[in-house]
Amino acid sequence: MTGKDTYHHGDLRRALMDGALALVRARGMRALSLREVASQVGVSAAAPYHHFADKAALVRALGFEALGELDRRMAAAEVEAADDPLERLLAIGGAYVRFALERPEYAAVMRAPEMSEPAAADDQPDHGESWERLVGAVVACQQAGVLAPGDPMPLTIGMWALVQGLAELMASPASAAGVPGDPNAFADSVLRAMVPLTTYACPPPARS
Amino acid sequence: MTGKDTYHHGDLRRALMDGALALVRARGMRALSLREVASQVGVSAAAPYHHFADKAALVRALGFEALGELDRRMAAAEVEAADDPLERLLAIGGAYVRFALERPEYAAVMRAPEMSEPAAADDQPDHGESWERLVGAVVACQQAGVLAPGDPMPLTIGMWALVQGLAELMASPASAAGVPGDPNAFADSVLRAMVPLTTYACPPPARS
DNA sequence: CGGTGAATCTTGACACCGCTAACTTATCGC
DNA sequence: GCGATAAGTTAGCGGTGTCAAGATTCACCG
Repeated sequence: MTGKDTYHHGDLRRALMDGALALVRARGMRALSLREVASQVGVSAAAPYHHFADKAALVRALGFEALGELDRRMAAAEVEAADDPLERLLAIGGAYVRFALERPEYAAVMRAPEMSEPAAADDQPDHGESWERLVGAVVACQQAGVLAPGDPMPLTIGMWALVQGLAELMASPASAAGVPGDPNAFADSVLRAMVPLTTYACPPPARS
Repeated sequence: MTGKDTYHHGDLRRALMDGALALVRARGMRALSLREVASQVGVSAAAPYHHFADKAALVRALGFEALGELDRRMAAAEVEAADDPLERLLAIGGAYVRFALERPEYAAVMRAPEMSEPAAADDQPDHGESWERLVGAVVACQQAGVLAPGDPMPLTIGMWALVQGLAELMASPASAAGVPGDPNAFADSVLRAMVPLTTYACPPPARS
């Protein structure tokens, strides 16, 4: 589906998405312009409309791609983490923050206003599988007695909001001044400080 | 300073800001256009440039206004809360979430990309006094033994990120489906679930 | 192998946008 | 009253999203 419609250019759709990502990374979301992306790719200004309904559709496609990649990284971090529920939850949160810092263009595109508008009939509807993964990790912590029992939803929402807000804070140059040396270690320390550590004892992060 | 420069129109600066807020509230930040605001206020398209250097300056003025109002509400919530450090911290966080839900146009304008760009020589530089207030509330909790001692910065950043992300989550129509009846009660439950409620606390390594 | 149909890209144009320059008008200080 | 100056105007430039219509190229079938 929409994966291999490449005739003249090779793969214009992909090239446009890559060009848009590069532009967002270099000059921010506000400087994203269809015309500039098109001309940089070597194509006329109207060509993108054969692959995307409008500019918002491009942004949405990038946003869903970002969500997919995010979930991939969360899954990898989960299985790589130590065999401990809280450790896995922290690893998932850390993966989010790391992703947002490493690929700010994806982070920007994920929280673009186009992603929160009632025109998401294109691809996946909601936050994708990352959400289910987080819920699972929270429930595992509850079952292990490491997080307070009860409805996992408030905890999960809080966790999601925490990493989302944390990533945004650390990415913004205004607040980046307060972020010391290693962003990974910093994010980990914030996460650990925030999670209710009921029966937990604090081994070293075990990740880099 | 910039307060009462009103000759012809009455108070164009204020009218432009109000018009912009109304437009953002009605059709989102992406639909904010200087020309439309100007025409709706009843002046020509070039008039705003006698009050704002450019569109970004308008957005920044609105953003700083939002930060001011936010701090006002946080202060009110703090003094109204019970005489308990944790209760006050929760009240501050709840005020943030309530503000973002009640005035989404202010919330949108606070997190506009214009606020995170190196051109903030107009008004206040950073997050304003709200930040100091949060730090104070966190430190008070630590001194009362209600939050883990140590560097208050990770905790404060986490708290800020939590309410910021929570407000954004609850405001987005995609996730609003999962938010039950009373948003206030919901936000409070999330906050309470997330904050380390006990004095346990692993002595945090705090930082690297 | 030729030709038809559809997918792809181009040109050209429209309306809108941010922004500037030059001019006109109203207000204030003296 | 009378400059000086702030506040507003019109006209216009370059850029942007988007559409319609024509040209081009590929896929495929007879």
